[in-house]
Amino acid sequence: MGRYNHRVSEAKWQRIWDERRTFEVRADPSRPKYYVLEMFPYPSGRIHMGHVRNYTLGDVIARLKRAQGYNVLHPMGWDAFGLPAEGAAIKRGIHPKTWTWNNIAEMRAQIRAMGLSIDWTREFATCDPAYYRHEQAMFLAMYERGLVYRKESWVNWDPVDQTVLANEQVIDGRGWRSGAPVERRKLAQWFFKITAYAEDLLAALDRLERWPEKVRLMQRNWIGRSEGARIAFEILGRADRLEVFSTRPDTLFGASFMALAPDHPLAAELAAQDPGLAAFIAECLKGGTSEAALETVEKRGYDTGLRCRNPVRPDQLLPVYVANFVLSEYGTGAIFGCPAHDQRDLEFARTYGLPVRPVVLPEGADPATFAIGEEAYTGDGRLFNSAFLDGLDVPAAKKRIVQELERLGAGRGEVSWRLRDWGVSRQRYWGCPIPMIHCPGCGVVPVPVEQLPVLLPDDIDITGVGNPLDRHPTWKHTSCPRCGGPAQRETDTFDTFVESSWYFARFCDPKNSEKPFDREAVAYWLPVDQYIGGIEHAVLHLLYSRFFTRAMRDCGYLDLDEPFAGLFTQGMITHQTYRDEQGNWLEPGEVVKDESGGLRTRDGRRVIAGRVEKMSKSKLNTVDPTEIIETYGADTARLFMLSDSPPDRDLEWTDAGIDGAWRYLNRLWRIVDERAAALPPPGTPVRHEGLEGADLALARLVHRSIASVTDALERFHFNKAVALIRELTNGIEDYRGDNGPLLREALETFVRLIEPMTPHLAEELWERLGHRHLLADTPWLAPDPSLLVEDRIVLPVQINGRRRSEISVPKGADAATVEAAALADPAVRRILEGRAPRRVVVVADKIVNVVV
RNA sequence: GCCCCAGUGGCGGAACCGGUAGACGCGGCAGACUCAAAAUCUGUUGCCCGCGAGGGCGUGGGGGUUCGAGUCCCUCCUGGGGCACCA
Repeated sequence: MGRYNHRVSEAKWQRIWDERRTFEVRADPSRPKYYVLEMFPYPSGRIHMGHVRNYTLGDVIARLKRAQGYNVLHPMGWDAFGLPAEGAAIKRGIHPKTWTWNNIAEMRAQIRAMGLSIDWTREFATCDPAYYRHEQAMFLAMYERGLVYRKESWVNWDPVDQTVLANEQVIDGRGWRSGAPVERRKLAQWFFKITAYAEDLLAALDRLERWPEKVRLMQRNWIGRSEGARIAFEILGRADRLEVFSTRPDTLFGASFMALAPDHPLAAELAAQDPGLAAFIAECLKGGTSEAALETVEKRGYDTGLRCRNPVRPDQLLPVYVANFVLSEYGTGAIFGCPAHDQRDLEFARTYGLPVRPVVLPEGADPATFAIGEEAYTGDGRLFNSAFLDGLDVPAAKKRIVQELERLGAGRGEVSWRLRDWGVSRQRYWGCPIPMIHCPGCGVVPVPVEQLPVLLPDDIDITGVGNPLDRHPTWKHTSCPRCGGPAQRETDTFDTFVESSWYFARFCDPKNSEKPFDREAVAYWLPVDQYIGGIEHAVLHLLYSRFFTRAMRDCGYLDLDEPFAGLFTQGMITHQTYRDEQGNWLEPGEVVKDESGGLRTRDGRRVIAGRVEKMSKSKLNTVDPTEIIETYGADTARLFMLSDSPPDRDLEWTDAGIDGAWRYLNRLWRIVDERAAALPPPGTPVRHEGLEGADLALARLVHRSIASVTDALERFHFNKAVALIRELTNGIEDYRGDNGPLLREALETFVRLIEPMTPHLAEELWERLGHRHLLADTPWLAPDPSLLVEDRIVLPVQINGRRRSEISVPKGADAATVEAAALADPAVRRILEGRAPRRVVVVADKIVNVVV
């Protein structure tokens, strides 16, 4: 008798798994593979509970699949470039490289303490030139193939720090460091042509059956395919025409104005002559640029004085406005406004007194009286007030108007996408250098492949002002590979989403110095069978990876379309927040309950319990996983992560919860400890034939548990799997029989079933049950089918849909037998009081419903 | 503004295809052990009425489909997520 010592046991089994290289894998085409991947971490220096949840979920799947006989690849690495390293350099003067590698060392130790079944020999960090050199080579290959180009695009510019800001560095329109009002600037930047794959990225979503519908929908919306027409309007007094895109060309007869985005080229041209317009445009550019900001802002416009001619109503002249709600990067950056059938256009028209002419008549409405009030009509109907379109329904009218526009040479059908090309230039130091050279004579010249990698310089001065690589005294000066003359390196680095767009492939062949990865290794391991991470990556990271995989395919690196066959998105970890009366956040550790049940700080101040929110440092409601693992052990933390809450929902961290998990582990230990000595030796045959009473009940429970726990694990119902194992252990504790082999089978079953969740304790118990080989090397269990079938079942009996009684009948009994048994049931007879049922519904092996 | 998701006991949640609502756990209550406490164990626990047998109500609100609705449909309310340089 003794207590389970997690400190000793966890260190012991981690050492043994290491020494025996239990989780190291090699490609083996003779065996089925399974690739489990959690989204790799950014090395911030400390793991947080979100990581613990993420890796626990992945490890359960990895260990289950391994036990089921798969050759499991389960790697770990570091998404090591990024802004925080530069932040640390600015704030504390630490070199980003030193900071990053130190953080990696610390986080590796913290992650290792979780006891994950990871092949650590495959570890790499993306800031290592051994990694990013291949990225540079792939970028050049994609450039060759025309998948990379350069164009001007808008950035947030901090005029004091002379630097580009990320959206998160812009706080209330001001730079996070300088506090200066942020300006919008155009800068030449590098782009990946993700739009070249828009159609395929959209269509292929339908085939990603093991992705959450929610994520697929978000990607569909992001890609945003819409069918419509491009229409060219004659501008009075000018030679050029104004092109617009519309998804509702059928409403062209209802047009009453034109509107340009504030940064439309025509707007800029007119503003040069019109100070009022210039001021209006400047005002518009101050506001946010997100769709949400644009669509909630009050609709305002500026009449440019220009007039356009409606191509299908040549007598109608439309005023041309510059308007704050028109998106410059969608469609052509200009629209025609039809107030009757678009809410934004309607609000605009009401503000500026423009006509509202309905052209779509809802079913049943009277054309003589139909009018638009506060709400635009966007539904179906028949066209009217529209000459040759009159009487057509909306889809037919769309087709017809496009034909007419084509005939007039004024437009054509067009598919427009919300998806824009991926801008990857970042004006920062701690990223992968973009391998390009700017030559005054030859223009942009790629760095020759044999000169790769373009290394980041170590001697760097990071002040937060300007672009560090650009300010470096010598680094950017080089010679042109084409003409040999003096030239300059590109001083921008890649968006860190580039590194994370192919790391899953690198894990298949992480040491390759010749090329990013070997084709065969990737052909064996990819796609990732189960990818696990946060919903926050639902669009960008996952879409970029899908694009990159296609681009790598087209550049001949691999033969694959989709990188992630299965995706699971986990919920957040939340925790109670506390504030004092002044509104300052308090750490939970400071808060105590006083006699009256109220909350006080340790020094007696009143405390207000806030909402349960996502763990975050700013709200002081984080819990440090390393401390939890120290106190309770990794298995307890893992079990808590899996219990109670379904993994795709938010999980509230509570002291009671972690305590409950800890107590359960100790109970498991006692269950085995109290019974181990009396058991027959390992391998003693167990007989399932002729069992009765408590023995039969236990055997049935054991085998039902094997089936149900396996099913729950495979379907990511980990909270249910834990509950089912608890039922099994409850049954084992209640067992009073003396069938030693059966009891051994029961104990071994629960130990085997719980191993993916609490591997250290499971190994310890397995050893205690007399086994010499590792549980981690022991196959998964299959239930004995003879113990899964019941010969009699209990059927609920309903009267008028309410359960009133239950009857026991043979499994598969026919309707007549069940009906007779139900009507003979004393409780049923009593309630019927001699009345004859009007109808009896029998659903075989499910239910009886007596209708009176 | 647009798109999407969720809402079940005091709490976390379970209920797979429309078929016994509340598995499993936390908490509570009562008891055992103990000088006492902790730990552990046993019983009990959706709400209301009733001594009891038993009955009524109950899955955010309202309506509908069905022999039967937490589950399907309509509508409303509340909370959450996404809408292009954090990772």
